[in-house]
Amino acid sequence: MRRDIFQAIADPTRRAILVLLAMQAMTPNAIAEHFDSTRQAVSKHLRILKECELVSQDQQGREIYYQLEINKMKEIDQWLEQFRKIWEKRFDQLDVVLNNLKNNKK
Amino acid sequence: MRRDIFQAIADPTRRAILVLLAMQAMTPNAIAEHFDSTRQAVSKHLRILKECELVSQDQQGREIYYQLEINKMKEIDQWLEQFRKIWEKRFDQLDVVLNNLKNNKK
DNA sequence: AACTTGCGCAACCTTTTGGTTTCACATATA
DNA sequence: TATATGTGAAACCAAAAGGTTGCGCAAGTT
Repeated sequence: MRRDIFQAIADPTRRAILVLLAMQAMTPNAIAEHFDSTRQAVSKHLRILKECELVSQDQQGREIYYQLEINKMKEIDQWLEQFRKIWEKRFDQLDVVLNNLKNNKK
Repeated sequence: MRRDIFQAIADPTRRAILVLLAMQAMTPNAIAEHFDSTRQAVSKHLRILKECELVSQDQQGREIYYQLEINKMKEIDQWLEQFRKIWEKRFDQLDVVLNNLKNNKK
């Protein structure tokens, strides 16, 4: 069973859940109200998100509040870093080109 | 057939291909040499990456060079933006706490 | 013209995914 | 205590994913 962050955010419903939880901690029932699928299906998604530590639980009585583990989201950001370097570099190169054009006008 | 960027980067092989192509454009055969699976399997991955425009083709004779479409990678970055706001905010709040601690020492 | 090379595609197969229904089990509430 | 509510887990199912093998075809090479 592959269970990493990238596989977790591959599913659009799970991404939507993460966005919801970014606003505030919520119970499975409350989350499920935002989707067409059953609470059990949402529960499955939550388990996957929990397993890769993108969310955590906070039991209050018989309710369980799920909250976003924002720090884990940074791991995606970290993976992107290697590509960000490239697009920033390309932007710098574009900058050089634009500067040359400007200087040639003088 | 779901075909979006997030589903594309869910597979570890495809992520590795993207990293490879970040260095330089490569042919399917050259890419396949870096993995255990067959060229055809790599070819399938490339088709998926191409379909969601994360890579593009450049035919040179009978060889096809695949290159990274770095701009498309930015879409992941854009999705992360909404979460980045949160972790930056939390960092600011931590900053406030630390400042208060420092001021109380005076 | 024959052969080699680089490639994509189709058929096929096994495993994974994402959903549902059903159930068990706590925790409130009457 | 009986009942309602919030939840996770198991069993099951259809669809999708990811791999392989076996083609066909165009582009070079002999």
